[in-house]
Amino acid sequence: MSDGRRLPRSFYRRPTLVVARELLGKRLVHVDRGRRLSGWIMEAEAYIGQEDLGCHARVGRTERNRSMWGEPGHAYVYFTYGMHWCLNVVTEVAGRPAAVLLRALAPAEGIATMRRRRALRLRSPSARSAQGSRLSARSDERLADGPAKLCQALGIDGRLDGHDLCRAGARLFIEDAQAVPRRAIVRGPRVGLDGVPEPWKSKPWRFWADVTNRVS
DNA sequence: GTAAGGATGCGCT
DNA sequence: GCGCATCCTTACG
Repeated sequence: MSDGRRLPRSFYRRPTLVVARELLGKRLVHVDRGRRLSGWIMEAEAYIGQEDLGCHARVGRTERNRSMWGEPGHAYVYFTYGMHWCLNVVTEVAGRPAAVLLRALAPAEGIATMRRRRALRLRSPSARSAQGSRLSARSDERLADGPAKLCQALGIDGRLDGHDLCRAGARLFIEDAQAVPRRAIVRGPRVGLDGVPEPWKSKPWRFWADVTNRVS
């Protein structure tokens, strides 16, 4: 087993669907003020090239989506809905805009920090204190189960756009971990592309780890 | 437990 | 100006 080894650039320099599927079970790490915040990747979506009308790159190269055109193994972090950051990892080769959106993590390290960060985002003071002081493992599972939530929990924002995940000393990177068994991986259409024309809207380019054995 | 609607600001036409 | 790769709160059962 190779737990703890940082994924090399060659991992990302492959077809985006392969990278998206193989990212499941890997560990995303943000070293924040010297402390590791991390979680296992549970859900990911592929966005593949200018021809993919669900991909930000469909409009051509712009200041916002510039990172997607760069070398694989870099972060593409964008801002949306007036308040949320989302994290992608760039794939394939420089010059071809393709990336994998990380949509959900199972929290691993730094859970107390994640709780605090997420609680600060909540609107009502009563919800804040209730959520912030809750210690249930059940609610901790949900700390990073959305693309904007995982960025909030790990403290990822636009300052990390373009960050090289493969460079020695990187503060944001992905570590190898035991692969999710093929039969436990589910795929389906990507989320939030209601206005996108077919066939792109229905491409089954979303992958997630099936967790039907969850204790209830 | 699910469903509906508001928040919020930047990128792009 | 419009629309967005979203999340949270409230209401209802």
